[in-house]
Amino acid sequence: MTEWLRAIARYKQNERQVKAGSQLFRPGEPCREIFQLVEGWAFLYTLFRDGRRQILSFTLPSAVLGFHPVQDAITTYGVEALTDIVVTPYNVTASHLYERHPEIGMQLAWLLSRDLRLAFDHLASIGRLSARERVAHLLLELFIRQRMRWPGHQIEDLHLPLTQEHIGDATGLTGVHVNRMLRDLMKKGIIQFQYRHLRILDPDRLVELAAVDPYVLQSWIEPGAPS
Amino acid sequence: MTEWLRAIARYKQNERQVKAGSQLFRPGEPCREIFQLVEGWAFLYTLFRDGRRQILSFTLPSAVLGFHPVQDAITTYGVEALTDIVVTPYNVTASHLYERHPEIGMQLAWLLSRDLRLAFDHLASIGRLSARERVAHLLLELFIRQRMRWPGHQIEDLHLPLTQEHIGDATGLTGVHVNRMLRDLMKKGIIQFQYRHLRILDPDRLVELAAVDPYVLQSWIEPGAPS
DNA sequence: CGTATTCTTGACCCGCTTCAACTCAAGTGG
DNA sequence: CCACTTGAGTTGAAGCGGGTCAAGAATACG
Repeated sequence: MTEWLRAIARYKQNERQVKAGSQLFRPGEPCREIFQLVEGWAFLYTLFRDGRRQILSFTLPSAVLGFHPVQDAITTYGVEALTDIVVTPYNVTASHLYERHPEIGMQLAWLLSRDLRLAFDHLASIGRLSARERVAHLLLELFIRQRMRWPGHQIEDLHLPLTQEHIGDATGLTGVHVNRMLRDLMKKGIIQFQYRHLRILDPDRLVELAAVDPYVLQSWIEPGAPS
Repeated sequence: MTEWLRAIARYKQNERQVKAGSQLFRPGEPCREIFQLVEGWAFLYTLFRDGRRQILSFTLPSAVLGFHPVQDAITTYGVEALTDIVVTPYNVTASHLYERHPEIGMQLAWLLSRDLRLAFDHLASIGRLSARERVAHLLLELFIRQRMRWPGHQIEDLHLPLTQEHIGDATGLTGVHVNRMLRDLMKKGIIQFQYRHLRILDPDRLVELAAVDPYVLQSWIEPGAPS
């Protein structure tokens, strides 16, 4: 992993900073660069003509953003910074990076297959779960993914830089209804979510309510990067 | 592409056949092999404890199935054959295939990024579109992807081996409601779908109804494999 | 402080689900 | 050749989950 990062570093141009609420790129723009998220939270989204928005995924540091194999392909989604973020842009095709470092192709495949698995979980959640289950599912997923970044460190307390509108756009619900579901989860003593601060009070019941199968849960817990 | 296929061929074990309706693998099973679909239609799905099913994607020949970077990882989804299918299993990690053929990592990344883009489209459709739009979206996607396999050949007539139940499980609807939407699309003279045979009568209105943006449509039309 | 987001809650409404009955086509075995 | 079965498609009636609209409270921000 560190060797790979060093190889990348030789090719990477200067780091770039994007402020919270700004776009790294917008849907429909041509995309020449690939970015790796170094610091902060971002999310991928698509827009429909009438303004409807769907959040596709939330990304944590180490995620690869904007990989499109076809040169100058049009992006079908955008990336917005949730917090102030730092990204490193680099260019795979032009530099022939992978010819000198053949393992990079596999590393990329690794990261993409991880994103794909998360997208599938998200898909199943939106397609077949009730509003309450979807909200529980998303909170649980974000909580576990975030906690994985500090293994051994048992935080059941987490800063989530999301509005209820974000949660709605991610789960296919309205912000109003997300509010009702959150209040319900809080009233039941399962979570606490105030001032963008999430605390899991009753993990077992949350897992139960989120209708996640044990092996799906396991897949979130797997390491975040190849050895 | 052909060179890559030949390289794979050297490592591939014997082809395997799976009958329509049978499982290539089930959710929750450990997965040692990767499959490439050679012939036929299949679909990926997840199950919930209470029997709810969500279809994650439909796969056409050349798709890679079951890529899990972690050795012996548990699959979180299953693959079922829609028609009789032929697959070639091979084992990436054990054979060190990619060390001798470094381009394979990139090819895999290419295929995965394509699957990811499709999953994102699907996600947005389920999360934010109405029942009518979702059904139109799915039919349009399958139609275009299928037609891409015979470039130049203008078929507006296609064998779709799906029940209305399948369409429901893919779009997050019930089979009953899918029926109502299909009847509606037929009554409007936009499509014809009988005896598992789909014909697009009015492509423009279908695109309009499916609420697909032009650049998303473009992304479906891009070639199905790297040069 | 005043202004702009975000959150919160209630009332009403509609799209989709549920349940159920019936049709239709394709087997299957007597 | 025809009863019997089985799975898919079709349609109607009723109920409910989540959307929509709207107004007010709380919090963040300049």
